[in-house]
Amino acid sequence: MKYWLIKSEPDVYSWSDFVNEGGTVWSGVRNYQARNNLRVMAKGDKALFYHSNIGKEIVGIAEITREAYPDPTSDSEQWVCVEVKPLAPLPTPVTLESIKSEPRLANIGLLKQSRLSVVAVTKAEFDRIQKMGS
DNA sequence: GCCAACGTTGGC
DNA sequence: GCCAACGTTGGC
Repeated sequence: MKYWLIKSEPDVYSWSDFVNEGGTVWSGVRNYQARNNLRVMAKGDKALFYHSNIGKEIVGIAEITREAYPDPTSDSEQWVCVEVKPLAPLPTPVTLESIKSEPRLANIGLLKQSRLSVVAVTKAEFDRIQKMGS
């Protein structure tokens, strides 16, 4: 199983929107690196759900429910989307600040490639954040 | 609102 | 193929 972190601006699409809908199509990604990440996602992979700009914290855990297929919001064949559903909220959201101050998370993709909206995390990083958020 | 980081575009 | 200009993201 692989682990990911996906970003959303909560004033556009928040964790509570996600929970209310029971899942969503993760479309609109127009960055090659993020696209490549979407392509290698497998059903059952888990993803940390991060609120960018507002909140700047990881608020929950999502699961990939459908693997990459052509993004219906794009005319081009090159872009893909996946489908995800909410798995569980983090009882205590893990803030960017607390991630930065945790030495074991110093190499997390969120910090290393801060502009990438779909980024891989290691199992250790995933477990660490889940623990910090419990 | 500003700006750093970084990706993309287009002229040469 | 290089690089300057420009656009976007996201933290502050």
